Amino acid sequence: MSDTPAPLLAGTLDLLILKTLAAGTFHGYGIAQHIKRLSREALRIEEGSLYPALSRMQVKGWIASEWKQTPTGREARYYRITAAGRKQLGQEEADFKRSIAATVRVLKLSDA
Amino acid sequence: MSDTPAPLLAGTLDLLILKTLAAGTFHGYGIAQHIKRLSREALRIEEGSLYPALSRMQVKGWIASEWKQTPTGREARYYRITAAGRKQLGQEEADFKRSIAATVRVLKLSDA
DNA sequence: ACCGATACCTAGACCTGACAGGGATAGAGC
DNA sequence: GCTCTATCCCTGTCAGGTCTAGGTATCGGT
Repeated sequence: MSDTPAPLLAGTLDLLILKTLAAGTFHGYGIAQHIKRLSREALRIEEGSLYPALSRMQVKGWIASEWKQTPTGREARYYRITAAGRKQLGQEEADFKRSIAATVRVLKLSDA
Repeated sequence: MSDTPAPLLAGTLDLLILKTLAAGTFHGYGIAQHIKRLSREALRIEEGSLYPALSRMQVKGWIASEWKQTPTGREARYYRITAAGRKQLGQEEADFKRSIAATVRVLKLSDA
């Protein structure tokens, strides 16, 4: 009963995308597949969340894109992370870790 | 430089409130103080977020409230968790743990 | 000929939390 | 007596982010 995808923690989509792109270039669909695979199907990125997010992030200068051919010969928009994106990634990753640490701490101490 | 309150992870407010009330009855202001204290000032619950959340949760039947006197003789609305609230808490806590585990996993594997 | 997977995108609804206020009382310090 | 901080409650409005639900198109396999 536990193969239902866990809901994506709101606010972590940008982080997951940046982290993925820090490891290589992907097209949108590929990013979603990659995250799904690494999380063992636990996280599913909806396309209706993904593409608006990619668009936002491009406007902010964190990522850049260009059309290229996939290995199968189809056109797809490939994204890569920028220097500003890497900086942002560092920031968000640190914030995320602090936030979950603090939250987990509250949950734990409330048990006592 | 790290005493700036970390942003609250979206979606965790209900969870934090339920967990707090599972440990005892509190009034709204007290809930905020409690979470702030347990998190060592890392999490701050804004009143403009807290009271609407309490209202929502009461409508959903997860918590109940009544006016009582504080130890200092002032009137305050005290909240307690209901049976449905405990059930909800179990669900949300499990979801939360699964989500962060999956997210952390993606972050870690992307480093390799 | 069809269907599932690949690939892109938008519109609208929805929920949540933050900001910015407003109000009132108690206690401590001057 | 006065002021300031802390305690306590609440609402309106807004921005932000995600999901649902659609639409478009190509490709490979049956």
